[in-house]
Formats: sequence, C-alpha cells, structure tokens
Amino acid sequence: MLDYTAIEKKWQKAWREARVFEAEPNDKEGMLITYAFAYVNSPMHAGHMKTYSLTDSYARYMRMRGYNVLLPNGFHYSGIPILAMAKRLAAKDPELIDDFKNVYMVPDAEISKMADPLYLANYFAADTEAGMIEAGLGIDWRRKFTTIDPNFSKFIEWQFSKLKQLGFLTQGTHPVGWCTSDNSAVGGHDTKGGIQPKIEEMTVIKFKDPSADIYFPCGTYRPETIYGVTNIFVNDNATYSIAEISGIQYYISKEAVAVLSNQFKINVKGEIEGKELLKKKAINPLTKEEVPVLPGFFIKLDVGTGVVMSVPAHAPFDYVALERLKESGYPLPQLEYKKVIEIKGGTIKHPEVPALGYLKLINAGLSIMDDELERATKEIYKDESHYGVMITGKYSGRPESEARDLIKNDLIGSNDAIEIYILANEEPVYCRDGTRVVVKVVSDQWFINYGDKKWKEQVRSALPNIKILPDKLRPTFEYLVEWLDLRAAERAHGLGTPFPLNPSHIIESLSDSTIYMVFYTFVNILNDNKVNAEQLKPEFFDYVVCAKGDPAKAASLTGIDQTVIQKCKESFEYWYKNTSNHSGSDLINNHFIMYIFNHVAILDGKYHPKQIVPNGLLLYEGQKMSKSIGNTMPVRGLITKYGADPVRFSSIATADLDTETNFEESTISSVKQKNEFLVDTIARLDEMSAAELAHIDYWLYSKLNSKIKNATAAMDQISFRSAYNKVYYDTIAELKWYFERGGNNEIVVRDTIEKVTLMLAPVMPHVAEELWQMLGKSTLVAKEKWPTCDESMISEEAESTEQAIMNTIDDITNIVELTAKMPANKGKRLGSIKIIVADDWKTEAYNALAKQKSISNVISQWKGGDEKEKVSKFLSQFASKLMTLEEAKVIKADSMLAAFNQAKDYISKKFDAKVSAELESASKSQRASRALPMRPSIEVAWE
RNA sequence: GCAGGGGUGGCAGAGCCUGGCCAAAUGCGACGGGCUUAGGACCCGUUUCCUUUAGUGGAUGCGAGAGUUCAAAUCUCUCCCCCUGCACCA
Repeated sequence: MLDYTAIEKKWQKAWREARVFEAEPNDKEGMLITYAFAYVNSPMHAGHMKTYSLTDSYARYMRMRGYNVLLPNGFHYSGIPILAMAKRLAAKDPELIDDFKNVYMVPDAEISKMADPLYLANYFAADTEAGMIEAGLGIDWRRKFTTIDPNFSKFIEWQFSKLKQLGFLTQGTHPVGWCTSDNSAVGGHDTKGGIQPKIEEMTVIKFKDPSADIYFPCGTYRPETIYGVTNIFVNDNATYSIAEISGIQYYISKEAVAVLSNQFKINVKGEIEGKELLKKKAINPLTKEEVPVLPGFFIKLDVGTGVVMSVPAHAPFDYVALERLKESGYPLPQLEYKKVIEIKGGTIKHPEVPALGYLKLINAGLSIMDDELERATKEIYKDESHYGVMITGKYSGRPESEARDLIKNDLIGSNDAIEIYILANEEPVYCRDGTRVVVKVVSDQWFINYGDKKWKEQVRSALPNIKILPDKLRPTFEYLVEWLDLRAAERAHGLGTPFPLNPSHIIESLSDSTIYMVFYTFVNILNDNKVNAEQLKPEFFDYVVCAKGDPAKAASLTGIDQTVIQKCKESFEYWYKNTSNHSGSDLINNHFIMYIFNHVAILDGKYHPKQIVPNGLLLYEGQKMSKSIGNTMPVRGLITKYGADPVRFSSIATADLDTETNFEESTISSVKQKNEFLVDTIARLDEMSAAELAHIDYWLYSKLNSKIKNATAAMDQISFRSAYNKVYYDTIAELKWYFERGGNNEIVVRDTIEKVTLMLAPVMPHVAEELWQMLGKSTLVAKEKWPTCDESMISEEAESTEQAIMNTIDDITNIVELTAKMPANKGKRLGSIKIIVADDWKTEAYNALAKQKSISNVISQWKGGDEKEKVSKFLSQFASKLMTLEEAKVIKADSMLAAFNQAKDYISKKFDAKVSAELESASKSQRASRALPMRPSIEVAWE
C-alpha cells in the first residue's frame, strides 16, 4: 500500500533539493503562470486549493511540454477583513473564537496574539504556505512577497502614478453605502447578515408652497405620474424641518434631513409641525394646479424626504390613504383620480382606476395590510413599466418607461426637480456595529475611471488577443468591459499601500492586485541585491517595466547597480512575454476584468495578458462550502487524512474548467484503489516477458497512443476531466481487459505504465514520482517530457477488431442463454462454439451500399457477374434501413480471423467450451451465410 | 429588472457547434450472481416498457409545445424553470 504521507515528504524534499521549481530565464520559451494570490485572514480551504492545484497542475503540464515555467506565490494582506477579524478577536467575539478553535484548528496560545492584525496575517500566511508545500504545489518560493512589503508598495505607488499620468484617476462624488459611526463606506460583507446595500436614485419634485418661498419635495420613482397628482401627503404626527439646500428651502422630515445630510449640505432654518403643513397648498410645477396637503398614514419619515405626491389612480397606497380619509370623515375637497397611463393590448386588463383594480379592493376592503399594498404597488409598477403608454401630457403616446426619463430630465432641467439617493433594500441595513447604513455622497474621492472611453477602446481591441479558457466566458468578458465604470481607488481604513494622492488613505485592496504579477518577475533580484524601498523610485520601474528612460540615469538616481536594473528588465521581459492567469470564476467581474484594464493601460502590447483561466467552484459532497453548513474544510486536514494526490485528483480531475467540482470521499477511495492497481501492475512486470506483438498488444498500443493524442488536446484546454477520464480511468480499464484477454507482453505493459505515469504527473505528482522510481527510473518525473503520440501505433483496425471480438462475446452470451432454454438442449452442456468470419466481398458490398443507398446501383456496378445474385440476396436484408447505414471499417477477413484465433483461448475459458474460428467461404456451417462485416456468425453446439 | 450560463436516465455528468453507428459515454448508486469464514475490494450481468425457445422486433424517450427533415437530445421558433453576477468588496 502506498504510504501517502511518506511519499509526499520524500518527493517534496527531492524537488526542493533539485530546485525544480526555481525558474530563471533561459533559452527555452518561458511561461509565467499565476493564480490570484491568497488573502490570508483564514487558513486555506479546499475551495482555494482547487484553484491553486489546478494552476499547479497546468504549470507542471506546461513544464513537461517543454516550457520554462514559473509559478510564484504572494500573499494578499490589503484591505479591511484582516483588520476587522483582529478587531473582533480583540473584542473576544465568541463566535469567531469558536471558528478559530474548531474549524481553523488554531491553538489557544496563538488566538490571543491575533488581536494584532499583522500577527494574524503572518500566522495564516505561514499556515497557507505550509499547506501549499504539503499539497505539492511547485512554487518558486524565492519570489514570495506580501502586499504590505515596502518594496511592493513602491511598485503599487508607481502603478498609480502611471494611472494618474494617463488621466485614468479622477476625483469626484459618488454615492456609497455608509456607516456614520465608522465614517467609512460599507459593502455587503461589512453589514449584519452580509446584506449588500442597494442604492437607487429617486426623483424629488418641487411643489411650491404658494404662501411662502418654500417647497414640498416629493420623492418618487415615477415622475411621469405627475399628471395624475391630486394632493401632497405628509405625516401629520411628525415634525418637519425647513431645510435649505443650495439656496432653496424645503419642508423635509427631521429624520430625512439626518439621512440626506450625507448627500447634501443642508442648513436647517426652522421647524414646522406636520399638522401645520396640512393647512397649506402646493403647486404642481408641471400643470400649475394647486393641490391640497393631506395626512398620509404610510409616510415613512426616514425614507426619501418624508413628503410624497399622491397619484391615487396609479398608486395603491395613495388610493387607500384617500379612501380611508374619506371614510373617516376628513374634509376632503373634490379629487379627480386621473388615469394618465394606459395598457393597451396584451393579456393584462387595465381598469379605469388601475390602483383599485390591482388592489382587488372589492374583497379586501380598506383595512388591507401594508405588505399587500406593497405587493400591489410592485405589480402595477411592473405592468405599467412594461406595457404602459402615456395618455396625457407632452409625451402622450410614448411608452411609460421612456416617458419616465424624459419627464425626469425635463423637470431637472427646469429646476423643478432634483435627484437624491436612497437605500432601496426592503429591510433596513445595519453595519456590523449596529449603526443604520445610509447613503453618502462622497466628495473628493479618487476613482479609477474604468469608464474612460479611450481606455475602454484599448481594452476592446486587446480582448480578442487574450485567450479565455473556457472560451464560452468571452461574452461575459465583453459585457464586463462595457459595464466597468468608476471604481473607488482609496479607502480610509485597512492594510495596504498609502494612496499617493491622499496618503492618509490606503489604496483600495482589489486595485493593488491588478498588475502585481509583474513584481514576481524581479522581486527575487531585488531581494538578492538588498534593494530597499527608498531606492525604488519611479525611474526604476519606468525603465524595467516600460523600457522608458535611461538605465545609467536610473542607476544613479536610485543607487541600484545598473547591472541589477538591467537584470530586472530582462527578467520581466522574458517572463511577461507569455503569461497565464488563473482564478476562481467568482473573480471574473472584479479581479480579472481589472487585471485586463490595468495591463492594457500600463504595459506595452507585447506584455498584455495572453491567457486567463477562470475555474468553477468546488462543492463538498454535493454542497456549497459554507461556514453555516460547517464544511469549510481547511485543506491541510484533508491532506493529512487522505493524502495530497488523492485530494488534488478529486478536486480538479473530476470536472472540466467551467463546471463545479464535487469533492467526494468516494472519489478519494476509488483513486487510491486505482493507484494500487498501477503499483501492482509494476510489481508484476517481472513475471512478464517480451514477445512478438500480437493483436491484443497492438490494441493496447493503439489505445495508449490515441489516448496520448486526445489527452494532450484536452490538457491544452485545461479540460482535466476529459483528459484524466482517458489517461486514468480508461487506461486502467483497458489494462484490466488486456490482462483478462491474456495479454502479457512486458514491453507493451511497461511502455503503457511509463507513459501513463508521465501523464499523471501534473495532477498526482507525488504518486507519479513514486511509480517512476518503481519503474526503475532515476530521474524526476517533474523534469520529464510529456509523452508524444506515436501515430504509427494508432490502429483503427486493431481497435475495431477488438471491438468486434467484444461484440461477438456479447452475442455468444446471448445465444448461449437463449439456446440453453430450448427443450432439445435440456440437460446438455455447451460443447463447442464456432465463429464464422464474413468474406471480404460482404464488407465491400455493404460499404458500397452504405455510400450509395441503393441496392440496384450496387448490384449493377458489381464486377463479378455470376455473384450478383449472392450479393443482392445479402444486401436485401438492409433494404428497410438504407438511410441509417454507416460504412463499416474495412478489415480483411484474414486478419479478423487471425485475431479470433488468438482470442480462442480466452473465449474458450470464458464459456467453458471448445472454440474454433473459420472463414465463411471455408465453412460448411448452415449458419455461415449469416456472417456480417464486423459481426461474425456464431454456431453453438450442445452435447 | 438587466446580462451571461444552463435544464439529458435513481444521482453526477458527456453528447448538442459538424442531425443518422444514441435507449444515449463515463462514474456513482441499486439489484442479481461469482469470489470470500464474513465484510471490504475485485469480477460478471441487469438497471424505460413490451416482445423474442439463435444473437430480435417494437413503443415511449433527453424541461414543455410547435416547426424543418426521409431522419432531431442535436437545427428553428414560442413558453416554463434553474444557476451566477449586478460593484467600491475579498
């Protein structure tokens, strides 16, 4: 039995000592293969491992294909999560401490030190590195760095100075989810329950109070319904502020003022009770109608402005509110529920008062619950947006969805409306510390302007030259190129590189990870020559990465030896000519797309991305890995339990790139058994001997070589499942069949095992080394060549012949079963089996028919005149299925017969009967004429 | 809502571009048998239904429906359903 732990240690040591993975430029073609580096706020789990081992396997494959491959690894420290985690540990968060103890298996003594974020990050970086080594990743560890290393920071500063020079950094305002206690932007993972704050624009239409120079700011998603406004609703139990924004005064609820002050500079001039507002009127800015102000039961004070316009014909809330007022005897003036949108055609009935229709008020009555009202509102909104047409106003006849924007823009243009942002989540969103998240318009914020037209154009033209595996993701990338827009480039908190234009902030953590692969190409040279951060002035990177400037000048400016600078440049240019970048497919819409943009912006066309490889995620026993299910297996535990190679194989060789892999224990045990079979087979080689090749040997050789060909093509596409189905599962099944059939040729078996071992090496590197050694080799598989296909040994004839033998054995099984039931054969035993191989003319006639689809044509062109009758009799059996006939492999009857003669022993043993084979023309059997091409006739005798 | 990717047998998952050898690879599971003290492993067979006392013939069938074709899992159209992403966050 293979002792996985022992062989892993043994071969990892051997690789290290032979410096197999320490790559330097040489005269071979280079290839820099990278994966999105690890973010080290927790141990590496099986999901990360999938990407890493997939990338490693690809790197090993390309190395075997003759490339000088570099696979480096860095650690991502940037951003908030490490900081946040340390903070939670410092606060002794029991849930997190439990995870650290029981899921991450961190010793108690370490946990207490992890209140220091750097300690935490270093701990998990070391843990991840150890895990990567245990998994057999072939990494050049000399090039390791973290994103807070001073030298790396200099590189990132330089990157941003380039972006600035190119005009791709812009400063501006932008709405973000915001926590007022932290004073920082919040994304989904900063909130309770991980809810993504949803920011939406809302139009605020100004209805003037004719008695004062103050406006009612009516928040609405549907400005086009302004033609149907009957009144204004306010909350009569609340206090409103008289708030000045940009010199204009509004009635805004106090609560809304607090929220909106994150978006506007607001001066509160005074207060007024909601009740007082009811005495006022308001002027519709578009129709100039004067409408009353009424109490609205549903007015939420912290949403929008706390003031809305009422459109009872189209808004269920407004309708219900007015009807309830009417019922309660509130003194209402005459109001016209004016329909302004019509749905024509289609299957949707559009009632005269749409809001009423959608409410089905007939049954529900006015006591309808708010959530039902909410639902009715959504329905009517959806239907009218889809199918509605304006029947009033300037844009009468236009679809509502178009009119909405037109009217909004008109109102804004005439200063009758402004836009605000609101948090549109159904439930309020809270920051982790419990503060309610609001929308803030951040000003003077630096952005990377991925929306820049010229930049986009460059990316557009670069994209077709980038190979995307699998290629079906290309439309996604094309879409994302257009979609990507302004992205905040700085943040107030977190680890990382200070933002050069605002050093109190740090560079946003995904933005420092877009061209870092460049740094791998010379970081070891900087380390070896003790280059420090002060020396890494922009001129250094300009020359090394962009071939700009003068090396002598750069040397004197930086104090770095000119030969060192030159070496860095050569190394960069060597490795960056050919690259492949890998990551989980979840990073497509940020990391990958930003990777492309930044490369295109900063690097010369020669060094643009060459290949990007997003891979599907990993399921664990059919389930998504998640902490709540408790199956986020730290990968080191899996390796200890199952062995690195079985884990690698199960995670990456059971699915092609674009599909999710299902990691299952059953795969692990099946892999281990198959490995044992290979070990046993090698042990049995001693009992075999070399001999002249027989049919079954040719068959195995043919299978082997066509497999090499197919597997190589699959490997080139990183379709590991397809490749290893053939290389591993099929080979083992074929070897078993080969032995079953009596195959015993040492040369053939050895050759097969050797080549299969080589092909296993990328995915199961340790086992492959072990097998290689068992085969008596003294070299490292990791440094061997990938096998090449010997086309001359691919024999369709051998494969088809063997297929015919297999089919014939099936047929014999059937016949024996059926004839055994015949009364005449009761009590008898199977005596002999006669196999009668079809004559050559049958194949010829059959194939002519398959081609021409006409019996008469074939007959009329038949050469041997006197045989025409025989031929037509033979062909007539196919008359009813002419269209479906396919040409059969042409195999000479003699060689078919020879193969059957060689298979006689096996068939005889299998059926426990005498077996003979003969040609149709030489047979005296009555059943002889039944022989078909590829399907001999069979005669069994019971005695 | 918008965009992209999908829906195949008990399950997972090929095939679809380039229509016919597809009742549909392969793996798992289940069932029957062999081997074994037993279990595991391994080997053989079965795994839509009907029919067949010589290796057969037929029906249904790849989300639903319609169409093109001598022929459709595969091409076209309509519909239904599922997954992923929609950002300032690793």
